[in-house]
Amino acid sequence: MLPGGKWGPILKGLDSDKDFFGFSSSSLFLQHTTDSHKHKDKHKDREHRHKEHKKDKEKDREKSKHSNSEHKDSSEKKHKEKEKTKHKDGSSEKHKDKHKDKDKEKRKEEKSKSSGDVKIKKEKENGFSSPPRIKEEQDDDGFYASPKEDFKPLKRPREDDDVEYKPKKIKTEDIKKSKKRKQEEEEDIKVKKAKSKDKKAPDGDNKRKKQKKEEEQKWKWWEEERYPEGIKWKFLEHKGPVFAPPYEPLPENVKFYYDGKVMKLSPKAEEVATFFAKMLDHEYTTKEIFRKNFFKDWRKEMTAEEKSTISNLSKCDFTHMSQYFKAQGEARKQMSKEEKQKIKEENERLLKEYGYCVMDNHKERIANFKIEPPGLFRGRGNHPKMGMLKRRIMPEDIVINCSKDSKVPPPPPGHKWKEVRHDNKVTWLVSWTENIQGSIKYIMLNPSSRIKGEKDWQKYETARRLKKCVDKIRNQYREDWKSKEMKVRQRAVALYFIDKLALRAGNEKEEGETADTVGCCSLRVEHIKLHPELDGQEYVVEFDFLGKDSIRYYNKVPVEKRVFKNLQLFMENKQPEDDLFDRLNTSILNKHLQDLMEGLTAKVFRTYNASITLQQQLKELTTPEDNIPAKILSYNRANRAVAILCNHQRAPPKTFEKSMMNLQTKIDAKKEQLTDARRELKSAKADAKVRRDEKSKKTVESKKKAVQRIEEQLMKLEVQATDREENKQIALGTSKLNYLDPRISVAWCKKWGIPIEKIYNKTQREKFAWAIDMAEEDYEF
DNA sequence: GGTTGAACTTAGTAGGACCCGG
DNA sequence: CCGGGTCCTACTAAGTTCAACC
Repeated sequence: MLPGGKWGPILKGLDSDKDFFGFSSSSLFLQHTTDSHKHKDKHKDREHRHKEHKKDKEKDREKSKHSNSEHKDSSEKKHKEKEKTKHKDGSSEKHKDKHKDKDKEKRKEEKSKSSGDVKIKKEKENGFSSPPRIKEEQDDDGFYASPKEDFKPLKRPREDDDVEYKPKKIKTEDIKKSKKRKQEEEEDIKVKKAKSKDKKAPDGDNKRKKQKKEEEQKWKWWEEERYPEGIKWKFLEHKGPVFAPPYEPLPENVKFYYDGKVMKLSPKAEEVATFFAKMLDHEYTTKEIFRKNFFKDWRKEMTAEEKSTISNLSKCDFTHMSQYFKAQGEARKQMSKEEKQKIKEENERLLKEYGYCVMDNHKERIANFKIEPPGLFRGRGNHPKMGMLKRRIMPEDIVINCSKDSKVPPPPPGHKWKEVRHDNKVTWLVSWTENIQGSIKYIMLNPSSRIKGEKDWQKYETARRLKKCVDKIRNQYREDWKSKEMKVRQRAVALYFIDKLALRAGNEKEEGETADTVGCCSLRVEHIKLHPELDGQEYVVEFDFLGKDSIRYYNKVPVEKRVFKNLQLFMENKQPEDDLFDRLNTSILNKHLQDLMEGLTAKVFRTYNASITLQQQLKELTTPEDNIPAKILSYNRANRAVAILCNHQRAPPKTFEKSMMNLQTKIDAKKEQLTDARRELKSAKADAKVRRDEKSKKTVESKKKAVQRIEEQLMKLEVQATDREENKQIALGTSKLNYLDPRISVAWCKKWGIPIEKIYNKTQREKFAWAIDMAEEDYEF
């Protein structure tokens, strides 16, 4: 039991009288998010009122930027002004310089690294041996994905080699497979067979390859010893990234008009123009910031003449271009099966060639082997940089990471990599610096890979360790509410929110660089309202802010009196745009958490509370007598409780209303059918009573069965309707993928005889293979 | 303690793949 | 077999964390 016993549905069932969010449990699934979405737009208007606000220290540092402190109505203007000043003072140059510096640093760092620690040995280490020799394969240049390119078969299929790499250890483990394991394999084979059916029938050679591949996929890395801290791999070889296809100029007959007159654009300017044209009917292109950013970046790509002519975006007419792209899209849809098949095959070829790497004797799937193509940046929410040109990434921007004794992927002909490094302290294969935020982007492995899976597993283990000491921590922070030190009090209240409401940590963000969103530590006074009494409840805090991805968090939460009083204290003498926790940031908070438990950080609470809620809810909601669909509904509801807790939202599907109506029609029809069937049963019964012969008895039986069948069908439909309605704007996927210990779900499936496929699709099963393999029905989070 | 950058996880969405009833 | 709808995947933005440096 928990101290205070006021932990809401995180720890209570749905039937508890007073739930977490302050409304009756029956409405738990709907209300929270429905409300949020309703107000989303309104909120967006408000969102930037305090955009320009910064902490005092920051103000001092950047006074020039903050000469204005007006709110709402002038925020647009402010943006413009800021952009102007930025450009005047040559911010783009600064930007470049910044990058240069970064590059230098990187190189420096790399030097020190490579001189010191990274020694890749060929001898056996940790049960692995590096491949003695790298196989020779013909490379096509791979600079871009061209469908025209000839298909060059690999000299030797990779699978063959991979099997050779396989350490003996694994083979022996394969022999002592459990029954369950075998079942799973059969599953896998089934799936594969089904798949290969729609494609070409595999020839004998292919089949053999497939089998070997399967063996490879069965690799149970979770039964092997882990690497020592910090070392991520011993051997890494890959083929480098796939670049975006080069720009293909528009046909002559597709015109661009400026000020009513046809104008032929230079290829560079034209390319950027097409990015805009493709988005023409998106509302983005009507937004002032978007247009301004776009136009500024577009002009940079123009020739001198173009620049002098094109001075006003409003005089640009992209409609012809836009029509052309729409027509092309149509044409693509109308393509024949053969053509579509061809494209599909080409994609598969690309995947086969570039989509995998070899890491420590195993072939592993890469998550994103394609370089992000150029385009216009689309930030989420009210992003100050929306519309900026995301430039094309060239080989010269690319850093390759692989082992020293691997075959380094060759750059496209006529090009060079920016750098090749051999850093086995990191997991990425390829990286480049993106030009919008100046941040680094990476190519990394798929979630099904050892390196990701291990980390994922570890994450849940940390959360389980938190379970053991969470009571202690909760007691601790309740004590801290009374502390004499302001900092400690703020820390304790913030932690309470993070724990109770599963808020994110909330790092500070550089203002003007991103949308104005907050998390716990960055909450501002304006984001909460205190109600000493609301709707019959005492000490209610009303939260209203935009979180990650500009998703609105709206919630009214009754809190303990001490918390309430503390909040009042924190808000004293502050402006709405001041930080609520002015003595706190994520680094202070996490340092404290680290002292409470090794490896504890703010986000562990989210994982912990999500997983424990799922487990709890599954226990509460699963009815043993229920059939499978009903049990799955229960699962979804448990999942939904977590999604609500974590505020995982989605836009209601565009077709929602319609499909809901369709479903209702079906239900109504089914109901009628049921009435009819019942009537028929009744008359059959009456008939049987009179006649008392075999035939009429049989009729009764069959009618009974019919009624039963229809009842079941109706049930199913109704379950479906409920499920869908409750799910309207809640996204289950995020929590399922990132917060819920998969072993809880696996155990639940085993306990109730639910096929795992009903809960996890193929990709998810691959990601959670470790959990599916190891969790038994008695698993406790 | 603050700042910054690198690395890695978490997030929603667009659009194509797929599926199912008529 | 077709059209409407759902599901899934790819994509990439937006967070968190940690370590280095000051």
